Amino acid sequence: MASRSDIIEQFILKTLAQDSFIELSRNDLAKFFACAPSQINYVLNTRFTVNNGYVIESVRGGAGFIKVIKLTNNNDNLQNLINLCSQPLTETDGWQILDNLYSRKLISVSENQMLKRAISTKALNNPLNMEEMLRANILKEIIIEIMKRS
Amino acid sequence: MASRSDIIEQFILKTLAQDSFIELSRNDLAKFFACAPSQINYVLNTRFTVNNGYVIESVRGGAGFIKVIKLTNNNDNLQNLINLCSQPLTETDGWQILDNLYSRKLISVSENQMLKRAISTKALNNPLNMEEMLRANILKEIIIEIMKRS
DNA sequence: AATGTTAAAGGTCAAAGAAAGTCAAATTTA
DNA sequence: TAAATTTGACTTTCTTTGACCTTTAACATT
Repeated sequence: MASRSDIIEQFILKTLAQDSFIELSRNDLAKFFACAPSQINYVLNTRFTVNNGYVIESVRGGAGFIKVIKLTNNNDNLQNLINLCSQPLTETDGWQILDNLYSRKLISVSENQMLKRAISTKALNNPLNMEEMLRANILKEIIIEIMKRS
Repeated sequence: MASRSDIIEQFILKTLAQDSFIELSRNDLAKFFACAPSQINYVLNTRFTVNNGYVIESVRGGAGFIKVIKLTNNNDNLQNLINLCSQPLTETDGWQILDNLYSRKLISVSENQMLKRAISTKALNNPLNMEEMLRANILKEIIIEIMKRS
């Protein structure tokens, strides 16, 4: 049950697996996946963000293209991620950063899942400034994740 | 006499008997049982709770679904810890729970360290109810912990 | 060679569509 | 009558589509 956007994402990830960047033709990709060209933008904007560890560059006009660049540990480092964390982050932002850490093999699958729960809206959504209740909620989510392990 | 909710519960339990999780379409299930879609939520909320050993995850929009996950690692000890987390916990309380999980080999040393930072007073101490800033702070602590790794 | 024109890219944004979530009123059951 | 169930109106999130906008290389004209 994957949406077309999911499939396009997988395609790009697979193509990108080998190299640190790829150049694609938006129109060709759209034709290949039988979708509107703007859906390619949608996929890039929602799944290949800086938080996720990617940068998009593009050139318009004849012979134009879209370049998807993977931010690796070489041209980027954890300090950048730390800096991202100096501003408010939505749940999606936070989860993307965790996915980013996972794709760099800095955290494991289960750590990723656990930490996603730890910073989920569910864990943090509290009426007032109740540090201790927040802590309890976060721990609860972490334990639930542990209980999912077989 | 079994209510329709009971029957839906049985259906899910039966489907779940084989695997540790299932993904279902709320709309399809509702059609199948000739009920309002929200009744599916009712069944899940009343019968597939954490205390009963289940977690629900879901995705909205096109290609959306509801995932029912069996908590395979479900025992009295963990349920007790979960229950402890229904009340406010000091930093010391929280760290003790993490140490507890570590002593039972449920989390690794580095996970323990990372999570202690995640729920530290430093990470959670914030003036107002700012979910996103809290999330950023927690992530920052987690990344700092990762940066300590050699 | 410089300049104007055009077709071929890609970009933006908002509306429509496709799920699932929430909540409270109405109803049924024990 | 109190609790459990059922229903449906309204909301939120994610995806898909299409109309309209901007940029640029290639080509034509002078």
